[in-house]
Parts: sequence; C-alpha cells; structure tokens
Amino acid sequence: MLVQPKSLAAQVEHILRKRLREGVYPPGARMPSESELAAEFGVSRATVRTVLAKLAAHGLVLRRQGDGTYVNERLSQSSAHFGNLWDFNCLIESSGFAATIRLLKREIRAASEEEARALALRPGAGLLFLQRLFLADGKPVILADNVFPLTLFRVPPEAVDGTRPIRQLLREFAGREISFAITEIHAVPAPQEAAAFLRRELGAAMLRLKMSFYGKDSTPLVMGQSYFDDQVLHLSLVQAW
Amino acid sequence: MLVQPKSLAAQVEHILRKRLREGVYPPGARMPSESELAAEFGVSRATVRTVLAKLAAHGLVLRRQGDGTYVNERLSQSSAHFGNLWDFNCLIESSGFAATIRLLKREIRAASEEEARALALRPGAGLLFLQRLFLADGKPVILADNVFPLTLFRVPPEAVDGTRPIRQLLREFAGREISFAITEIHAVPAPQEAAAFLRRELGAAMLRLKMSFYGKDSTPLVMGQSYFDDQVLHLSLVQAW
DNA sequence: TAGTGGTCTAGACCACCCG
DNA sequence: GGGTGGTCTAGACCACTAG
Repeated sequence: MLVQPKSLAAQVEHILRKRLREGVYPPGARMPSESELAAEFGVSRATVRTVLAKLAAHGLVLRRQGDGTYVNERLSQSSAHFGNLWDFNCLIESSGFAATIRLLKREIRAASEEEARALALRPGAGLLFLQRLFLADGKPVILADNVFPLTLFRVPPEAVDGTRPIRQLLREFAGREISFAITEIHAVPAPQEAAAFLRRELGAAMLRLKMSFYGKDSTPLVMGQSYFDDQVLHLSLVQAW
Repeated sequence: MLVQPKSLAAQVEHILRKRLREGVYPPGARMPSESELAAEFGVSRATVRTVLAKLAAHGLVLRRQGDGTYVNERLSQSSAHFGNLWDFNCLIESSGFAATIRLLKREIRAASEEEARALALRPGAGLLFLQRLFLADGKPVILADNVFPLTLFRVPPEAVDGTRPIRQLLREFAGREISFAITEIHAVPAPQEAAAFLRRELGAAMLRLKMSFYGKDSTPLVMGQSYFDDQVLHLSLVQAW
C-alpha cells in the first residue's frame, strides 16, 4: 500500500492531512476508526495512533474515547496552526493569500553586544543582515529583519538567496535544520521604517515579533525582529490539550 | 515502582517534569537513556518514549538520534510554553510572579448577535459576563472580559466564583473540560477602560487577545477579550518540531 | 453489548553518533 | 562496535460511549 521514501507514519500523516485539506473528511465529520485506517494503509494500529495523536495535538481533529475521531470544524477561523507562526510564508499562505518576499537590504556587519550574546558569538563577529518585506497578494504585511552568523554559511554570503523562507535558507546555504524557536510578542507604536513600508501611520499600534531560532544542538542560528500588520493578516493560534 | 492513580505515562511525565523543574536534570545536561528510564520506572520503553516525545514537542528537551536526550537550556528566557497562553494564571506564575485575580464586574445579560453566533446560541440568550483584572505581584497586567452561556452552569450564576482561572471555573461549576482554544492576537491602542485599569496612557499600544474555548465535542464554552500589558509581563512562546 | 479510543508490553530492526 | 534514539509490529486489556 505504501512505499518507503520517509517513515510510514510520515506517509500516513501526509495522506490524512491531504484528505482533511481537500474535504475527503469534511469539517465536523467522523473519521474512520483507527483499525480501519490501519487496515487501509497496511500498517499497525500503533502507527496510525501516533499520527492521529499528532493531528489532535495540532487541533486538526478531536478524539473521544468510546466514540470516534472527528474533524475539527472550527479551524477555518484560524491561520497559524501551531507550527507556522515562525514561517511567515506558511502563515500568509494558510490565510489564503499568495506570499512573496522582497529583499530590501543585505549587509555584512559586526555583531552588537546584544546580538553577540543572543547568538553565542564574540562581539564584533561577522553577521549577515537581511531586511525583507513579506507581501500577501501583493500587499505588504510583514517587515522582517534577520541576522545570521557569517560562520554558519557554507557559501559566500553574497550567494545567499534573500527571497527564501528562513527554514529553506538555512537548509540550503548552511545545511542546518531548525529545531525550535522562541518568539516574543509585543505591541509597539510603529517606528518610521515599519510605518513607511507597511503603509501605516507613524505610531500606529503594531505587533512586533522577536524570534530566535535554534538548531538541534541548541545552537542559536538566527535572530529576527519583525513588524506585523495585523489589519490585513490575522495572527491566530490554535492550542489543543 | 509506580502506583496507578493515573496512567503510567502521566506519572512518568509528572516525575520527569518535576526533575526538570528542580534541576535534577540541569539545563543543558544529558538525560538518562530511554532504556534506563524504562528500567528505573519499571515500564516499557514505549511508555517512556511517549512521554519524552511530548516533552520534546513542548520544547523542554531536545533529542538527537544516536546521541541522547538533552535538557533545553534556553527555556529560562520564555514564559508561555505553548500550553499556558490561554491560562493567564499559569502565564503569570511561570514568569515568576505571584498571580491574583480581582473580580471587577459580574453581570447577567443577553447575548449580542456576534456573541450568539460565536457561542452557538440564539441571539438574546442569557450570558454570564465577568470582567476581571489579573495582577502579577500586585501589579495589574491583564484586563479580561469573559462571557459564558448561562445554560452551561449546574449552579446558579451567582454561585460562580469569579476569582478562579477559567479552566477551574468550567470544571467546577459547569463540569466541562476545555479541549482546545483559538486565540487571535492584535495590537491596538489602549481604550479608556484598559488604560485606566492597567495604568497606561490612553491610546498606548497594547496587546489584545480574543480567545474562544471549546469542549471535546467542539461546543463553544467561553469567549474572552483581554488587554495585556506586555511591558510588565512578556508574552513569549516556544515552538518545537 | 459492540465498537471506539486509551494504555501498555516485549521484542525487533534500523539509522545514527561517538570513541 | 556499542549505545542511542527512531520506527514498527502484534497483541492484549481497559474505559468509555452509543444504540
């Protein structure tokens, strides 16, 4: 039934997510039982269970002992499904817009004291600075500044494609995978630059996201500071327990 | 080794979280292997694995194939561990403050059209409205409005203790468990009421959180709108993959 | 009472990292 | 090579919900 490019569980998850997305299992509907799914895919019930547990943790489905697994019908309201808050491209696209990234600035400069501390570098170490504008259906929605340690890259920093999402950029040019991220969310009056690029009045209330991304070994990979126009793009999170 | 008040996995999780909290496994340290933990607790490796997977998903530990499981040392920076964003009491306490709730207003009124839609009621249905102020070490940090359908409660609405966290309140007075929540995060200029209670200037940039809580059967339980003073309390989220 | 999800086990094999 | 986490299985029993 299934071939093996990735794990069985990953394949099952991919198929189920696709069915949920395409409405094969419509919102509110009851899904097949664990045994039925296991039989259909030719895997053990345990494998199906790990997948369903993950989908439930992300709020896509609701499970009731003695009853069944149901498709969460309230997810249409929400954009950021737990794992795409950090990836603005995903966030924009899952809100139903077409996402594009425009590179505004690319500099190589020395790390400030704060940056050095956060990235576990010595002050003055080389950084690649990227300023980028994220557009949703052509409308500017996020202004993002990112700094990367130069030592991270396997290619000259000029070769780094600034129009890629961060995850891809790290994978492709640094051979690194993001393992976790810490995001701090603040409300601030729009500074001049953000107001200009996002077409808001100076001082208007805006969201500012300060993110740090780390690798598997807990190495700091990237820092970022972003201004987010929540009038166009809504920041909404699903949490499940 | 373990008695059975809850599931084995829940007990193991409780013990490991406690050890992490108390520094038995200090930040950055390598934890015992799955087999060692399984032997210590007298459970199968599979049971240990489900627990470690959960801790990893919440960002508490990092796992590396062929190497080991390590305590995430960057979590001290973060307050909201993606499971307590919705519970302001937890959020305040895990930021290191003492949390108290002050009940400002308690009303019984009819549902507006928007409220009725969101709570799946007919317009004009009875609601319990609570306005509450959350204090961190005595300083006001969150102003929260909540509306509950009156039909939810098993006791007269006057008997509902307005100084409890929402989860407890629903459990105790309605016999309901929260299954998931959807939170929308905006930056807005502080309205008069919020500015007054949170001691900020009128129009200052503030976070507004609009939350909806749902039960296992996807029933809407509560709606809330909260103003959050992010100058005292930081809103920071950990995400892991 | 039948069927569902919830829990747990024992064991197997693999992929990976390190010394 | 030895130990680690990653994957998967087959089967058992329990707790719960519905009809």
